[in-house]
Parts: sequence; C-alpha cells; structure tokens
Amino acid sequence: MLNVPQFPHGHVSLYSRIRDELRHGIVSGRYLPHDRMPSESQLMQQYSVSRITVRQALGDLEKEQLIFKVPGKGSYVSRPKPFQELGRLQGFAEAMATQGHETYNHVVSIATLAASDVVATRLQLAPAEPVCELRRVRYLNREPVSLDVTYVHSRIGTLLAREDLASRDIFLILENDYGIALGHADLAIDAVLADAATAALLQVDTGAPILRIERLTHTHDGQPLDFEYLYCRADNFQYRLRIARG
Amino acid sequence: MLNVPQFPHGHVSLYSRIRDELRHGIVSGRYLPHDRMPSESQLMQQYSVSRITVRQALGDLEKEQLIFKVPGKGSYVSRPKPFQELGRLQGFAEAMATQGHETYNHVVSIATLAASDVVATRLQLAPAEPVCELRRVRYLNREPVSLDVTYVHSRIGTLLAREDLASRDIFLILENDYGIALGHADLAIDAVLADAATAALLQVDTGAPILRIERLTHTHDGQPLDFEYLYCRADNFQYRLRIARG
DNA sequence: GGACACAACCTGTTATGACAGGTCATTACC
DNA sequence: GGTAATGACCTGTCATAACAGGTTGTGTCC
Repeated sequence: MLNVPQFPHGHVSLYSRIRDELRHGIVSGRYLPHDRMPSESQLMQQYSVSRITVRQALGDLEKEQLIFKVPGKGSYVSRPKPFQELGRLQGFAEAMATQGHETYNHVVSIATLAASDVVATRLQLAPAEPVCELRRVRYLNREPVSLDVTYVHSRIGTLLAREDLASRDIFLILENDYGIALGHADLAIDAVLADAATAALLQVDTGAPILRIERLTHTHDGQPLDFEYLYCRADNFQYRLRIARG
Repeated sequence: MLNVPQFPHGHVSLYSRIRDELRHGIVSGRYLPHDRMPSESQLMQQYSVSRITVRQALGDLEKEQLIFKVPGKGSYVSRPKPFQELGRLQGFAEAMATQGHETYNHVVSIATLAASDVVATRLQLAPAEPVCELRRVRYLNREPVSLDVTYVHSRIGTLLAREDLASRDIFLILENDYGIALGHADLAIDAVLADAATAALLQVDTGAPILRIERLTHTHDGQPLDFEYLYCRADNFQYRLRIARG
C-alpha cells in the first residue's frame, strides 16, 4: 500500500489538522478539564490515519500542556494555568496567541490627564505634563485575567486612540505600524488585595489576592515609552520566566 | 524482523539514551553553537536504530530548544538563550549581601518524606520517591521577608543537613562545596492569601496578600535540582527584574 | 565562463506492524 | 464474599518502507 499524497498546495499536514481540531475542541470547551480525550485507536478510525499521525497530533498538544497522557489509561485534558513569558518582552495577546488561547481586551477608559508624580518620574516628564491613561481589562478564554493601567506620552496616546485596541497588542501596534523599536523593560512585582472597583472588573471578591506588576518599557535607544500597572488575577493565570546563571 | 526487547529492568529507552548523549555533547561544548549535528541517517548507523528512534531523540532536544532543524539541511545547535542577559540565578543571601543588607535564615524544619505528585513531576522523580523538604524563613535586616519551602532529592538533602543553612545560600553550598554547576531556573509567579501558619512565620495578618514564586532550578546539564515555593511578604520587599526584547 | 540539469543528501510526513507493560472491569475459583 | 486470573484497552517504544520537497555540489552543454 502506498503512502498518502503530500499536500501539494495550500493545505497542511494531516497531523496538524487533527491537532488544531482537537485543540479547538479543548479551548472551546467541548472537552472539559480532566475529560478523557478520544483514545489513539478511536482517533485513527475517526480520521482514517495511522497511529503515528495521531500520536504526532497528541504529542504537540502535550507539548503545549493542553493535555497529559497516562500510560495504560489515555490522554486527558489538563487545566494548566495559561502563562506569559516574562523572559521575552512581548504583549499579552501576542504571547497568548502562540498558545492557542483566545484573547480580548475591553477598553474601560482612555483619557488625557496630568501626570502624577510617579508617572512623571518614570516617563521622565515634567510634573503635571499631560499623559494618556488607558485602562483595559484583559480577557483570556472569556475570563478576565488582568486590569492594565497604561500611561504613555500624550503624543503616543493620540496615535493609539485611532487603533484597534480591543484585539491588538500595543507593543505590536507601536512596532509594526509606527516603527518604534522596543528595548528593555524593568519590572517590579508584588501582591495587593483587590479593592472594590478592581474586584468588580476582574470578577473576583473584594480583598482577593492580586498580583501587581509595575512595568516600564523602553524604546531601543533607552527612552521610557510606556509605564503600566498590571493587576493580575492570581487564580487563573501565571507569569513565568526563566533565568540563567551568569 | 522482530522488534527490540523492551528495557526489562533498570535501563531506559533507546531514544532517551541517544537524546541524553547528544545533549551532553552540546552542553559539554563538543558541539558548538551553529554546528551541524550528525544527520538522522548518520545517527541511525551510529546507534544501529531506526529513523523513528533518532527523530524522537532529536525532537526532544528541539523541544528543549537546544537544537533547531532546517528541512533539507540538517539539525543545528542553537545559540544560548537570550535570557542569559536578563537576570542572574543567585540565592537570596548572595543577592542581598551585594547590596549591604543583613540576612539570616531560620530553619523551621528539615525532613525526608514522600514526594507529592507536583514535586515528583518537577524533579523528575518516581511518584512517592523520598525527597528532602526544607522550610526556612528568610530575614532581611531582622524582618521576615519570605518562607521558602525547598524540595531536593534525598541524596542532596543528606548533604545539606550537615551544612550551615542559617547563613549560607543553598546554591553557593552546592556550587562551591560540592561542585554542582547551576544552569537555568524556571519561575512562575502568582499571589495567594497568607494562611495562619505562614502568616505567623512572616509576622503578617492571616489573609494578607502574599507573593508566591515557584522556582525550579536546574544543573548546568539540564537536570532538575531544586524545587522551591517562596512565599514572600509583599509589603517590605519587591522582586525586580529587567527583560529585553528578543 | 555561465546556465541548467541532475544526483546526493536531508528533513517532513505517513503507513503498517509488533511487543511491552500499565489499567480496569469481569469472571472464575476458593 | 473475597481474591486471583483473565482479557480488553490503552499508551510507550521501535522497526521498515515510501514519497514530497528543500539544499547543495557537480557535471554537462552551449
């Protein structure tokens, strides 16, 4: 028996199609956490492919930590906390999209106001100079995960006001559309209790533990560009990073 | 032709042996960054195994980002990760001493017990294998700042039990006294509420927001060495880091 | 000398087949 | 009734074989 024709033009490999369909079944909720996935034999029959093909699809999903396997039992949907790599300077949607999650930003408010002392210091502005304040609630798989309060120079703010802030990352907009090269970011991390307003936006109880990340992002030539407070729900999301000895 | 006997007792799969040997060749410097690795056919002959076995070994290394593959050309050793510039993998006392702070560790408990599922998974041990659990409260300028719950292989634990854990960093002990070279660490960060026991140790109110850091430290050749939970007071201490676009 | 065809390699993908060993429910035996 | 054996299922591992399509050096033809 001969092997299958190799996708000559647009279409992709069999295993990647199976992998994508199964992943959609997971993120869409058709397979719930701790559900058993169809066994390899079932998938072989369902898609009329060999076991190698099925295993490659499941292996990819296992690598993404969407499922885990138990020898002798089967594959199960895992519920790992989605995480964002701190070790790379990237936006939220950018980070999540690579892991098969659905993201959406709800713009709570966008306004120009006088910089507070802290904000003016961080962005190296004169006190009370006008800055743009952007408040957004980030949703991951339809659950709110963080309230981001962003401060940028009012000049940048007027650019951003015209953009699609609901689905695109600020970093990507600045980099791709406006050619602003990003450099490094300084972070400080602590934990606070949710106040009533924040709790409502994040759909948690007032007084719930909230991870607060202060982030000051610089352009490639070292100018401060963007100062943010991220108030992150700690129960459905994790920040991760990897550091090395040196 | 019949298949190979399945490793009946101690020894592991063929592909994991090949993977480990190749990885050792990379971390030891026998293969340098951007070197081409032996091709799949060469490895098939060298180890007298099938292509599937070789590909599984190379696939694992690619997953670890030690190599990358180029269709039509071969597998190449990756350049060391950019996160090496980010931060430094160092212990708490080591970090604080360089900034003129006074540190002290109070050893709450040290015990050998069966690894929980999470600990066994992180340290790549068999379930319920004995591990050493070490609980310490870190003091900075006479104020408690964190409760560290450390899990190491029981073999390492017996070494540490003889050491002065009150004033020396575990990392420094392992590196200087036992010649264990440290590699990278993976961190996950979230926030929790202090339970009564933790609150008492950290001298905060029960229910205070606590920054929790999960840290898995690896040796230079990639073996997991030390798994820790750090419960950090959020009111007198901050974790800071700088990250770069990459 | 330069363009082009071709062969030699290389990884990507897929099929088929086989045995090891774990899990679990059912069945048979004491 | 409890226990032990059995068998159905499931994932882990490995072998052999094939074709697609990219890369690269080589040799031929003009």
